[in-house]
Amino acid sequence: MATVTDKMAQLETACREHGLPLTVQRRTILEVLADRTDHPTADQVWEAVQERMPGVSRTTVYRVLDAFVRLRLAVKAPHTGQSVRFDPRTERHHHLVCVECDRVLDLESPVLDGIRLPDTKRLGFRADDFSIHVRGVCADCRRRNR
Amino acid sequence: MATVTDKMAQLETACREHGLPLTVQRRTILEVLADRTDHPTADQVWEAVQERMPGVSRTTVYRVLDAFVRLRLAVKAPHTGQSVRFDPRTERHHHLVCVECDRVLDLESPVLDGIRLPDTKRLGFRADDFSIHVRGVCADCRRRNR
DNA sequence: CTGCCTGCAAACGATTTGCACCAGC
DNA sequence: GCTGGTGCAAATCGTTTGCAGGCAG
Repeated sequence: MATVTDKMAQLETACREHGLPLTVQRRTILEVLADRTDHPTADQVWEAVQERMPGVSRTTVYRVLDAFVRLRLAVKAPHTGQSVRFDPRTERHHHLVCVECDRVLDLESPVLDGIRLPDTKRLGFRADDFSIHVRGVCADCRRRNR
Repeated sequence: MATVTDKMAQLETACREHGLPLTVQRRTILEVLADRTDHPTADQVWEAVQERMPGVSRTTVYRVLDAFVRLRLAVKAPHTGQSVRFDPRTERHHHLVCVECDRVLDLESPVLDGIRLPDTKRLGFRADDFSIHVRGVCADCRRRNR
């Protein structure tokens, strides 16, 4: 699993390759995102960024997160709600999604990683990767339900 | 796979059990949704409903779709964008998601349906069901790319 | 210097809410 | 008739865009 340091190195490389400036905002936003495993929305990232660097605008956070996705430093995580969620982990992994509170937890499983997908070429679809989306109820919600 | 007729029967039963009125709007919206396999947004459902029954308000479509989810006549489908998508299929099935146009296609596979999930109890998570989310590029986008 | 980036404010798209009226049972 | 449903307009939430000035290379 990539560390925050690894991620920063990836950012430097990506910016250099694409001739893009390496701004302090991009550094800070990536530090915040790389640190989290809860698949935050752009607004949640913005809130966390405020603590380290007050004054960064929401707009910048939205734009920078979008740039991270294009540069493959992050991906948009599957969710069932109305705000886009970002995930700094670009390797294959899976998700436990709480249907009550919408929390998204990572699920590690080499067995699931190795699943062979059925052929989708007859549908004309080129499959690049996959992830498993497990629906259920998280520990906190189960406790709260009692 | 449930037919439109099956779905209507489910709606009647669900309304009776919960003591809820069976309105023409609910019938119409369910007819429209049950007919589609493209995981439409609420707005897309509203557009289609307009053709059969002009005058139904967006608000009603949003509220009714929400009710369908509570009554388990539909589910919210995993997606990576910013509008909620609805799926009339409540049985286990999987999705092919185009990263270029956001289209969502159903993927049938008894083999995938039978996958044994790893134990998530040690995380305190109660797993109820799962689906596989395949990322890639659909036939139309591949054609368009050339 | 020059181009891309940032912040601000306004626009936009998706969804929810308050309220008065209407329709199933 | 009573209860919950519907439509409308306004409010709210999440996100994007246009523009003027600022900073990295």
